[in-house]
Amino acid sequence: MSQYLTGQSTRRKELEKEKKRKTILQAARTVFAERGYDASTLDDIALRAGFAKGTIYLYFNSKEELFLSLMEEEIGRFVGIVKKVKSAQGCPSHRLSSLVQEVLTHLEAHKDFFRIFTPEQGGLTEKHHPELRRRILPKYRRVLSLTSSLIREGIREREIRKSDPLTLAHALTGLVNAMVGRWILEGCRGSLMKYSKIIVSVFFDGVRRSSPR
Amino acid sequence: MSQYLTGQSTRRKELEKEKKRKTILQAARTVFAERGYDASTLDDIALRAGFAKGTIYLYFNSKEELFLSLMEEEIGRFVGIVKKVKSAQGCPSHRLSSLVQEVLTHLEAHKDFFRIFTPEQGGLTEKHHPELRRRILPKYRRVLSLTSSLIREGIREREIRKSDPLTLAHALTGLVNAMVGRWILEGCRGSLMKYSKIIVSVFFDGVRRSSPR
Amino acid sequence: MSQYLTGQSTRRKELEKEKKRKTILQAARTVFAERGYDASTLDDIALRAGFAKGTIYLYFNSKEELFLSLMEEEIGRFVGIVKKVKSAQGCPSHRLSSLVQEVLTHLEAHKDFFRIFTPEQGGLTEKHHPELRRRILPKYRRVLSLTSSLIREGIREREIRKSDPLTLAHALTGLVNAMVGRWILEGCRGSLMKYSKIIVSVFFDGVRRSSPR
Amino acid sequence: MSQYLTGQSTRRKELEKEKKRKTILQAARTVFAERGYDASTLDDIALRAGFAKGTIYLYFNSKEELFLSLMEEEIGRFVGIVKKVKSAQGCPSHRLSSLVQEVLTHLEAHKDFFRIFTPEQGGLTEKHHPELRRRILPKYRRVLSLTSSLIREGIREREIRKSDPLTLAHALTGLVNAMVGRWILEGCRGSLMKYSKIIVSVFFDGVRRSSPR
DNA sequence: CATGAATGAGGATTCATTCAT
DNA sequence: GATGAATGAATCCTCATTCAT
Repeated sequence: MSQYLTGQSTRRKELEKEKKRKTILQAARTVFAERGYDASTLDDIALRAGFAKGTIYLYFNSKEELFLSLMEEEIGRFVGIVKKVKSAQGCPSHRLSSLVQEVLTHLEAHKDFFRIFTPEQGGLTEKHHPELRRRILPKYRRVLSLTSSLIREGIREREIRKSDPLTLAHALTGLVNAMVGRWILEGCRGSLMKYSKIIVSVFFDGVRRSSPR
Repeated sequence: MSQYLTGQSTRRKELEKEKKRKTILQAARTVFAERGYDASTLDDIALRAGFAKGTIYLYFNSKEELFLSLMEEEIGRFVGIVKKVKSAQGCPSHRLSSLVQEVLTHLEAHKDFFRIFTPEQGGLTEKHHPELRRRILPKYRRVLSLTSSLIREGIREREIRKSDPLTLAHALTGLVNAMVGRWILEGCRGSLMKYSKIIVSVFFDGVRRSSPR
Repeated sequence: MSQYLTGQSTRRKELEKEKKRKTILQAARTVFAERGYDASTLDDIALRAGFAKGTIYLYFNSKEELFLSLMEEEIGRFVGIVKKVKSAQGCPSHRLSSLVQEVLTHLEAHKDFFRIFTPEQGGLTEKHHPELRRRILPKYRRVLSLTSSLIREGIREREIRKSDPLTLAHALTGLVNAMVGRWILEGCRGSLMKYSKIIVSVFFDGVRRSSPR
Repeated sequence: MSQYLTGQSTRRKELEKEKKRKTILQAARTVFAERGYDASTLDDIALRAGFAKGTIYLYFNSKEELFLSLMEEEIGRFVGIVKKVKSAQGCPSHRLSSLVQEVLTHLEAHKDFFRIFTPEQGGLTEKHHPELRRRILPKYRRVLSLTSSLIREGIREREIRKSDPLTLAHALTGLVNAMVGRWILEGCRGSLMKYSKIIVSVFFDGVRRSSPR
């Protein structure tokens, strides 16, 4: 048992452990998305993950922690997307269009998770799950904050009219969510991407018929 | 004694009963809004209504029926608002502005209920509550459908550019929801009405800075 | 308001009351027979009787009392039948045959009640309804006791072999119950009376093939 | 470690599980027998079995399933008895006598269960427990059917007079039940076996006094 | 580490009984 | 007397969490 070997095996074990954690998170994602937080059971999750119920507790302290880890990961992906787009090349409005497309691409691939993306939609209420909300909201706000700073760039570069950037970030998010909601409501027919154009055009130019000249 | 009196007392009883039904519905509204469907208990509702648990069952057959009645009533109010605005005077875009204001006014007064207004937000999933969803979705669609027909008027009268009216109805709804969501997220500071202008202006004209002359 | 008139109206009221009592008992009979003691609800009984639930308590102190009154009445009919047959003319074995026929006639007309005729069949157990059992069993025994005294006559008159009359009464009752049970099990096809002959012949002569000479 | 050991431990676990299942069934038998189906609670059963309430559900899906499993097992014992006796040596009437004795022996050892042996006695009604009845009746019929085929043998061998065998099977069963019922009614004094002779003699030869020579 | 049996608090629902009208 | 609304104890079943193996 040289230190070297021990080190290696420790390393392998850690990787192994990380892999199992991911397996459980993936199972949890599916189940939570299907049933919402309260209606999801650890039995369901364990079954889908292919582990025993007790095993989940080796990786997560409670149902709440599991959900929280999941939300952190999920929202983290959005943070990643916004950050990537923000640091890309091009003018702010172009990058905002890219953001819409990237987000739609992501949501299409993870549509099950959409319904629990926001704290509200996850069915988490202030009264019943205050702790969960307290820990998720900041992450959620971070996405909006990053988006708003991209909008702020647009304002600075005179592509977007002067207005509270955070408010506009909420507006853009609202348009995206509305389209995704509609797409799901109508059975996910076609690609979600088809809504990209209308989102961007309504956001930038509104719905008013441009007066004929 | 006399038929007259009997009639009166029957009448009074019915009113009494209707009043109690309303009391229960109001309690249910608060509790469901606070905790979502699954996490709400009939104990909570009964306690808040000031009745014994069993009493609820004299007015509603089950938790599901109670929730459904509530949703019917709530969504019915939105239907009422849209219908009223639709039949009002004025050009379509003006009436759409009014719609936004009316809806904001309503939501400000019923903010607790906002989070369970849509089936998604109510935490009702296809897997876990298919029946509830099946019965609520049509009502929800009705609101969007009515809104879209107002938008269609705007298109016909060349105030709104040619585009799928239902899609635009979803877009407008998304903007409203986003602003209400933000307002709640930030602690309901100030009047919700302050968002009316930004919703309408983004919806009609977008966020693009009008090119300087 | 002469005393006379008062007396008359008191009398009428009593008759009225007795009639309502009967109505309730009849409804109870049907419901108890259909569902057994525990599964029968006062709601069911009230509904069938056409009275309000509370009204039942004006005539019977409790569900238990109601059931007890019913059983008393029902078993009383059997007592009546046995007494009538006992005091009829004819030799004991002939009267026992008549008893079988009378009982079958009665059960055919009251087949719903058969399944709760005996304390066992009514689902009343020593542990769960000791009081009910304590009060019903003596009445039930009375029927058997009366039957056994008819059998005793038969023994005295040398029509029936010397044997414990009560045991033979149980045996006869067992044969009758078995045939009624079979009749019900097979859907009450045909008249119950068709089993009269086999009951009597097995009871008196057994099933052995008489050795040919 | 080794497959062998794993196999062994799996085996042991299964045995363990089977044993606990039996424990629960035994507790259920006692409780159901004491109180009937409806009045028995899972709390009672769990308490008597020495498990927590929830544990019962690891072994049986519902109260209904538990009761059904119990009835299957119990009626299965009767089927076993009849089959064993049927295939024994000796003439049919001798085997029928043995059957009576075996059944009495069994019932004496399981007297608690007697009162819920038949669907009627279990307090299961068509209206209130149609599903339970539907699943138990066939098993109950099987016992009678097997008995009747033994009687048919007796007829074929001219020991029993020509008569519908199923009817005679019901008759024999009725005699047995009557005697057991009496024994229980009188407090289970003495051995149930003492009734064996009278059952057999009434069944074969009836109660008529053989004419003096 | 992994398991899954066991736990028991908690929730929807029913129903005998009471009581104000 | 008659009513039926109200009560709340009781019951079946679920599920997050623990722990012995």
